[in-house]
This record gives sequence, C-alpha cells and structure tokens, in this order.
Amino acid sequence: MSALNEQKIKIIAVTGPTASGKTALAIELAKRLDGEIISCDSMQIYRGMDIGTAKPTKEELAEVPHHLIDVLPPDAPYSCSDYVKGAEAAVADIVSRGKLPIFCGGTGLYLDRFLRGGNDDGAACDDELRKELKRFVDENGADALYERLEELDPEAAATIHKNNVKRVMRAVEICLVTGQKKSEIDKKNSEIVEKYDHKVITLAFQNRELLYERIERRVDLMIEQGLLDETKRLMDEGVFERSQTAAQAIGYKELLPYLRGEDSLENCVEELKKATRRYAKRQTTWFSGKDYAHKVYVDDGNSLKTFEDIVNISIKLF
RNA sequence: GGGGGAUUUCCCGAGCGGCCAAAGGGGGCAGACUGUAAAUCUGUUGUCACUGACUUCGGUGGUCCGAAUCCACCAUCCCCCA
Repeated sequence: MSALNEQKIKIIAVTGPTASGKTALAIELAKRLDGEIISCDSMQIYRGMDIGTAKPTKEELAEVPHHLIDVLPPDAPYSCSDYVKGAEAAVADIVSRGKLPIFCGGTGLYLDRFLRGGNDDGAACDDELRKELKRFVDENGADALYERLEELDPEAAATIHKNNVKRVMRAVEICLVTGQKKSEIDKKNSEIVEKYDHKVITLAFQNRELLYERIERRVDLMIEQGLLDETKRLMDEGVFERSQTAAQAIGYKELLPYLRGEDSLENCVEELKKATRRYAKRQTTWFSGKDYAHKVYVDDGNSLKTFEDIVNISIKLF
C-alpha cells in the first residue's frame, strides 16, 4: 500500500451558524485561492428553494463554480449518506482540474461524516423495514421499540434517550440491516483516520445578539424578496406533502399557516425568526464541540468586523 | 349610580386553607447528536451560604397553629343593569 507516501488531498471548509456570512466568505476565498465551492447544506441541494434557503444568488453562482446546489427536485429524498457520496465525487472532480475544494454550509453532520468517512455499514437502510418499525411503534409504543434496542445493542441504547424515537428507530434499523451492533460500527468508524488535509473555519459570534439581529434582518429581506410567492408555489405543487426532507426546511413550514389563512403574516414571520434563531443556536452548539473547527469571530463583542478583516483572518489560517 | 367577574412566577394558564416556589404550555438558557440533521431529543428556568433557608401569587390590614387559597378596604381591568 502506498497510502503513507500518498499526499492527502487538501480541502478547506467554511461553516458556522445560519446568517453568519459563510457564503460571501467562501466565494472570496475561492477567488483568492483558485477554488471551487462544494455546498454543505441539506436544503440548498433542492431546486426551486432559493430565497428560503438563502442560496447564493445567480450572480454569486456565476462568480465561482458551485457543486451540490440545485441538483435535486424538492420532493426527492436525500440523506447524509447521499451527501458524502456526492461530495467525494465533487472533490475528485475539482482536484482533477487542479482546483481547491472549498466546502461551505451549515449542515454540521454532513461535513462531519464527510471528513471522518468510515465504512458504509453506518449508512445501511431499508425503506420497508422503516415502515415496519413505524408500525411497531404505532402499535406497541415507543418504549417497546426502545426495549428492542436494549436487547439488540445495549451500548447504543445507553447513549440514545428513549424519547428520541427517530434515533431509536435508526439504531434498530442499522442493527437489523447489517447484523452488527450499531455501537460496534460507530466504534470502528471513529478509529478511521481522516482522509483529507483539511482546515475548517467556523464563523462564530462573541455577542449572540448580533447574530440574532442579522437573522431578523435576513428574514425580513427574504419576505421582501418574495419568500411568500416561493412558498406558495411549492405548496401548490404539493412539495410539502410528498417530500420527506424538503418539508423540514425552515422558511416554508412557518409561513404555511398564513398562506392557508389560519394565522397572520406577522405571527408567521415571528415564528420563522424564532425557528431560525433556535437553529443557529443548535449549530453553534454542534460546532463548538468539534475539535477540527477553527473559530473565526465575525464580531468583537460590540460590533461586526469588516468583511476584509474576516477574509484576512481566515486566509492567515492556511 | 347598582350588580357580577377578574388580578398567579418572563408570557399564557392551573391552583381555591397545610402534600405550593406553586401543574401544564410558551418563551429563554444550556446540552446531546457517528449516515432522514433547517430534523430529533434532553436538562434547566424566584434568590441564596442550595438534601436547608429566605422572598413571591395586584396593594394594605385581618382571621387561623397555618393563606396564592378565607374576610375587609383600596387600586386596576372586564361584563351586565342604569
């Protein structure tokens, strides 16, 4: 094996909470470092969901080549494992042309799985089995499924709260499909050496109020830009009934009550801002626990730094 | 002018003499996350010298061993009759 001599592929990534300025920074870095962008966003993958997902504009997309944006219709299912495959292909493609892959996006799990790779066992899935497990829960209750997991894989059960039905189901699914314990697979995967020479920048705020202000401003802007029309179109197309993934997107489900005449626009917009704030908090928590993340603060506690400053601080990390 | 109903912890709202620092929900804060993740879930949320003490349930003053719960007066709001 020549793995030891083989040079690791160099990649960089820009992550951080929503509305922290990832898109602009990644594009600037791509220009200066001769890179191409690989989106790391579970929702920007979908066509027709533009305003609500804060997708880069047409102009921005034209400035630098982007990958994994607008590749699926909004009613298609998509998962972390699909993402890892897509990202690996994109990296190979970019590198073959002598360019630098730059990841950009806030879907922490996707980036994490991509960086840490691992074998395919953890991606095992079975739609029929999922339906069966769902039925089992409906008939016997969530606790019964949890007991099943305790038998199949006590170690995994110990780390998953029994109320977290989605994750209990997933763990049972992995055990049954692979015939192995999920906890064993996890252990194996965590030992795998990272495949890439990566630098991960996490945009962060010292003063969370500044992030929240930005979120509120951006939501207002989205409404001005026509988010209601976009939502209405997706609703009329029946996307939210058919899709498993896109229907989860923040930005649309919060506006549906208004479009159905069930609530005021004001309330729905407030809900949307709230949901976005909470999402940003969850992202912050996620990234703060990752040892590969290099924090770059976009503010000094009182006010935002200039874009130039942020770019320069980021460049120095390489 | 007369009659009735309200006032609870950041918000909504339960409580109607001890088991009440006060259910439940919302919001806030913190956290988890190993392939459906913009999802899902958990913890916490009066103060402190924190297995205890102290201050809270519009205000003041009573009754009682004991009051958010009963009484009186005051304040504010709502409804009905004038």
